[in-house]
Amino acid sequence: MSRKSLSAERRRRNYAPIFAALGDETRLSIVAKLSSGEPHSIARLTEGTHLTRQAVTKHLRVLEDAHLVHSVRAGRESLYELDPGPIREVREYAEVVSAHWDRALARLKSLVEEG
Amino acid sequence: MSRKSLSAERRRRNYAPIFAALGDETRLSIVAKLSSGEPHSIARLTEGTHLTRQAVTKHLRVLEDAHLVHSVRAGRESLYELDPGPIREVREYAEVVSAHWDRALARLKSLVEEG
DNA sequence: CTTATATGCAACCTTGCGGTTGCCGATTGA
DNA sequence: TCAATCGGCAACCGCAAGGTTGCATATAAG
Repeated sequence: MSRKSLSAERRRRNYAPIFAALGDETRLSIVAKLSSGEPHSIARLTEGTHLTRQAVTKHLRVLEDAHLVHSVRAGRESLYELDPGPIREVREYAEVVSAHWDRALARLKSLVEEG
Repeated sequence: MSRKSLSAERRRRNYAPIFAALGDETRLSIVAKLSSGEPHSIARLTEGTHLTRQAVTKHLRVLEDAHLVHSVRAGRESLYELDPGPIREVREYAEVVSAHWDRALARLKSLVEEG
C-alpha cells in the first residue's frame, strides 16, 4: 500500500468520492484546521464544535476513506494530518472543466461572428 | 437576481453545497456533458444512462440548487446549460488550501533545518 | 383532431448519512 | 495502584438522498 500506487489508483477518475467527502461543512472545517500543517488529535478537533467526539470521528473516517487525511497513532491519541493529493486533483478537475467550457464558448462565439 | 449579486452571495464561504452537488458520479457525468457548451434536454441527458428520466431530473435539480446549472424552457423541452461560476470557486478553494498547506510545510521544514 | 414526445408533480420505498449514547480497552500521570 | 484522558466499537435513531412508478399537462407532428 505505498502512497504512489494509491495516488495512481485515484487518478483513475474517481472524483465523486472526493467531492462528496468535501461536501459537508464540518469536514471542510476539519480540513481548514489541518491545512495549518499541524497534526490534530480527535479531541482537539472536537473542541469548539457542538458535536460529539464520535461524530467527529465519523467525519474523519469519511475524509480518510477519500484519502484527504491520514492518521498516526501517538501514544493514546491518534493524530490526523492533511493529505494534499486529492485537493490537487480537485483543482485539476476544476481547471479541466473550466478550460473545456471556455473553449466551447469561444467556438460558439466564433461561429456566431462568422455567421 | 443579476449574476453579479448571486456570485457575491456564493463567495460567502458556502463551498459545502457545491462540493456536495459534485459528489455524485451521475451529476459529474452531467456536468461533463454540459461542459461541451451545448445545451442538453433532460431526455438527451437521460440517454445512455441506466436511469429514469425522473432520476436525472432530480439530479438536475440538485445541480441547479447549487447554481452549477440553469435551465431555459424551449418549447416542450427544457434545456440545461452549465454555469461555470461555482466551478471556478472550487478551483479557488483548492488553490487556497493547497497554498496554505505548502506554506505550512515550508515553515516546518525551515524550523527543522534551523533547529 | 389525434397521437407521440418531453416534462412536471406527487407518493412511495430503501438505504446511507449525520449524530447520539453506552460501554470497553489502552495509555498517562499522580 | 487508581483515576483520568483518549479512542474504538456497536447499537440505535431520524431524516434526507437516490430511485421508481403512475398520472397529468403542454407542445409538436401527422
